[in-house]
Amino acid sequence: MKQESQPLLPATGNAGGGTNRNAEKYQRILDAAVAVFADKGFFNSRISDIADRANVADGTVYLYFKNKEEILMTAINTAFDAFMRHARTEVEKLATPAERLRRLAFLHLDALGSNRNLAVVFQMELRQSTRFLSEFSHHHMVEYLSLVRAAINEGQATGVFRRDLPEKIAANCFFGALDEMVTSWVLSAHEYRLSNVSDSVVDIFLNGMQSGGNQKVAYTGVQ
Amino acid sequence: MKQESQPLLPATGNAGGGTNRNAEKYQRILDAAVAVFADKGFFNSRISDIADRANVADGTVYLYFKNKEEILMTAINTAFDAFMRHARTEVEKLATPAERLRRLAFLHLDALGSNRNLAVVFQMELRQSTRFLSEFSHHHMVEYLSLVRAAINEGQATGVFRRDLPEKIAANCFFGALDEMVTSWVLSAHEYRLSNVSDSVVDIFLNGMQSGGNQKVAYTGVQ
DNA sequence: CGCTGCCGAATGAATGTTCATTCAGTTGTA
DNA sequence: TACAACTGAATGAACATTCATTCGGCAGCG
Repeated sequence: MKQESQPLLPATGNAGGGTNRNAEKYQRILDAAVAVFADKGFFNSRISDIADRANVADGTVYLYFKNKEEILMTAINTAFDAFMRHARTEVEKLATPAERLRRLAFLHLDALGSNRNLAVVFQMELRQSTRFLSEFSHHHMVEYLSLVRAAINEGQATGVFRRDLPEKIAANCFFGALDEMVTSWVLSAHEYRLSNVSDSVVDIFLNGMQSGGNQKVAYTGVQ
Repeated sequence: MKQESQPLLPATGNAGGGTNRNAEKYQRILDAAVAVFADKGFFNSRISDIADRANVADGTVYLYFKNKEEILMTAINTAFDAFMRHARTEVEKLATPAERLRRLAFLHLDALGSNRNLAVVFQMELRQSTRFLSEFSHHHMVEYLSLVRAAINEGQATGVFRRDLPEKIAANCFFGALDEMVTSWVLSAHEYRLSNVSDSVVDIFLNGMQSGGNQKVAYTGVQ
């Protein structure tokens, strides 16, 4: 019996069903599900796997969730909402676009880097079948990207960022680079702190790889 | 009945079974499978969907492929091998690391940009469950990334690229940015030529977003 | 306090469905 | 006729979901 629980999945209080149930059990099932999904993939996960891992009977799962898909949805939504709330608050505190991007990068990598199971689910399971989940996760995506785009936009407006590149493309590059760091970390056998690579990524994004340019922009080593 | 076939999936000649069969039918099944996988996702695709789309009987599929997973594997392997062969040849022709990266980026986006179904399969289906496919697709990944890393490495060795950033991280950023452009394109409702954004991505990667640096490195507008 | 009866959360065996896969039979060809 | 390719209905396994039953706890009562 391993420790399943980790941050990022705050108990929402009561279950989805209707009646109020045991909040601890609800959370236990959710955590177990994330662990099982991370391990075997959504479609290869059995409700009985989840129930076993949560130490409840199969039927009990249905007292808390409508079905398998709802469990995944709930896990993703809960985690994502918590992240976005946090990210917004943090970003508002900062004055310059560069600082904001730096902070976002750190928060992104730190959030997923602190919960490998959740990271696996986000990196792997979230991007299945074009229709179902992706329509849905696309909303999240857009919401997050708009934070990035806002920062880039502001930087372009004030002239600290180049204006000759489409903000959307730049934002996608930024996100894509971070996302790939997570994937790489998830698939890696090595143990390293994911958030440690955040500065390198931001650095490349802001300054590029080419020598002789405006290397080494001073940055306030946020957290 | 839509046009299924596109480039990138050269007929390997004969089927997996053993006896030699109709190569055209083999290809038809493969293309149909990619289309169905792209549409509904691997796990939601039925063999009968594939058979229907290929205009063959369910059983016929098994004359050409061992099972559903083998179809996916074959599609991915075939496409990937063709891409890698092409990419290697092209990259060898070029002298500087920057040119090589630029070319790789173009080829990457062009290959997936010319076959949306295949792109969907690569972006969505390929990254499922940590175990099965990803172990396998990780090999491909590494193979491709090593091309990128070689270019970056050389650039660092000759001093045209910064040496203060880990080559592996830089390569991941490069790949991640491109990868995200594909995902974004796949999910986008708009019709645009994916390979057109290749220059912007490479530009950010080489020169960064920050103003006042070494903007606008001349590049030979390859293809 | 001890007993009874009730409540509803929890259980897990039973159900029904959904396919992947097979194979007996058909078609087409040499 | 012999053989290969093909067909698609039949098979059976795998699972999601249901629901009749269990059982721990507690309110009410004597």
